[in-house]
Amino acid sequence: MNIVNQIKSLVIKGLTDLYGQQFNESELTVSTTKPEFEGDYTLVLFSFVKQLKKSPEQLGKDIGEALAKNNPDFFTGYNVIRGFLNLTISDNYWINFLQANYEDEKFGSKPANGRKVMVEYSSPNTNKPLHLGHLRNNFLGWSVAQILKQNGYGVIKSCIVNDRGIHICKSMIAWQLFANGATPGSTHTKGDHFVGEYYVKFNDEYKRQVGELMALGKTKDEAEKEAPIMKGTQQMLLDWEAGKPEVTNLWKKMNGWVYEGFEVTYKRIGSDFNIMYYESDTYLLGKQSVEEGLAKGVFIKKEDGSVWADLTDLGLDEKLVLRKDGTSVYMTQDLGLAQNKYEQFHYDESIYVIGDEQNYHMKALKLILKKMNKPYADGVYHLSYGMVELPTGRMKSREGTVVDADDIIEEMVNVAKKKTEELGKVKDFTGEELIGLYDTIALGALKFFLLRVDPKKRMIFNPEESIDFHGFTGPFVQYTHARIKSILRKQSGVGSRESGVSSLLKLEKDLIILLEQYPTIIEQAAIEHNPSVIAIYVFILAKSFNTFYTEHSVMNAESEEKKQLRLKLSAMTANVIASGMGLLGIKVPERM
RNA sequence: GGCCCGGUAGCUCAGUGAAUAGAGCAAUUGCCUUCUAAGCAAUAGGCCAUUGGUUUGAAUCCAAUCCGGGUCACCA
Repeated sequence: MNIVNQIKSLVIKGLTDLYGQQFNESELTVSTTKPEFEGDYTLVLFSFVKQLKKSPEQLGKDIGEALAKNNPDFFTGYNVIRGFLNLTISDNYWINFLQANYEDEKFGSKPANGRKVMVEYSSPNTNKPLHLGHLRNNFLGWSVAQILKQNGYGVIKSCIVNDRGIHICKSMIAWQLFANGATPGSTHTKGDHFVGEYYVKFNDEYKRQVGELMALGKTKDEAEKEAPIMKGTQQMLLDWEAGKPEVTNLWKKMNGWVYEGFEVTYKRIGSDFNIMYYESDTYLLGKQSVEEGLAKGVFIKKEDGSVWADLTDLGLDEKLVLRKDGTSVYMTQDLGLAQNKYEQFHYDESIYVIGDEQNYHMKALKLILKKMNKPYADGVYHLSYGMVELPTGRMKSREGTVVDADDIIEEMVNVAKKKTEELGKVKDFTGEELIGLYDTIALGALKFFLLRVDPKKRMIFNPEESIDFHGFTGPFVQYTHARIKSILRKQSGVGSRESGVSSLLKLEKDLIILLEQYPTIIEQAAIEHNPSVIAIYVFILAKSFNTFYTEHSVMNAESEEKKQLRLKLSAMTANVIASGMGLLGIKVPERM
């Protein structure tokens, strides 16, 4: 049991003994004591002042005295200031805690709880390379999956690839028109970038044709409809659906190029999946769900044949689930895919990592599933995240302001390299070790930057400032880890016997108190589906260690016993940092 | 216009019912012959968008208003 719950249960017992009244844990507020007061944890007294008809001061005195008297090994002091009871926990408790956990690399992880969660993330389009927004999605999805695993859930990572549709045909048409048979190989271009270039070429040509038609007197609407390249694209989509071999072959070839490119990026950023879904397989799914919905009276068919879900009773609008020509829309596929996934895995929860522009769509999906009485409807959870914007506003592919994923990683690596060379601490590293270190630091900086902010908030990426390795950053935390490892190396490990110390200095205790909170933190991160909780924690922990480190020497501690204690404290801090960063998908180096 | 999300230091963000609202960056100033200075310490910076309400207690809950964003497609 964590310390807060221990305190709460002792307080509840104390209140019952003193006043014969029962209280619930949720009625108590226990938090760490503010640094300007004496004590470790604080009980807020106001909440039961009324019920017990005593002044806060009197209550605090009574409870404090009872707690100290009944648990002399646990509480070693208390004081009451205004409505707050500040409790001091015995140094022995903290020392024992450290002794019991310092070498547990799994500290904070929970045994399997038998619950199954699917996490769908990444969801790329095969017409252009990944950009900064995709990175936020990938890092979030991977991290949330990892956090849930650590909390005992069975996790299945999935990815739905948007591999068909009009946008893919655009790249294909442009390739036919302009490529002259060029390939990624012949141009030495990464496959996804290669295809992305043709998507851009399509848009340029389309714009040119529209302009030409408008110059001939057409309205904008007419010009957009009549532009030959757009007509060609629409025809191509029909041909694709009809399975015309020359179209499907080109489609396979170009998607293959994109997958080769994605593979490289995924490998580099550490994204992996247990199961891939392709829209080209799933886009026809869901029609059965539509039939089912119609039969159940959840959907309505209009005169033109289109099918709708009426959500107006829930404050939403009517939502189209099938076109009048009987073809699928986005929602049709999502209904089908949800059903499909559930039949395959029988998940308890299905998390969709998707941008917040789809809040409405995902809300509608969940409500429709509920109306259809699907057992998995309640388990649908939209992990909605905000857009990554530039200081100048939204990234727009048309304006070339999109921050490409591979480019930004490359830039980070270069900065990491430059910085590492300037500091000159790892001159003995082999070339391979150096490359590994640059990658660790660069990706650590990038992942930490994108994960440290609450997912649902949109965030601003300022290229000038965001590539920083100081302060609230990944490299700061990594550095602290390397620093500790350096001490441990020089001490050839930590002795396992008890340190024999009976009292703690303030900075030592501060660190242990933080370490004790780690399991609670990862539990909270799992409940909230929010990795930023861990990023913030791990930063505070590293900062706290650095303060301790500059104030007290480990190697030249006042006594051998103190040295043992501090070695354990250092070792446990390193373990928790490595574990927490691991949950964010960030490696920590032994040296940097 | 309806619905949803946000507004906290110059900038980027924590804090969602509790004590005098916190970090990082940027600014100013100290600290490397002692375990890694990618560090530590200090100074300065706030009408928590506005107004009203609930409460012993409000940045946090409620209502209204203002500002910014998203969405309301037979697009995905």
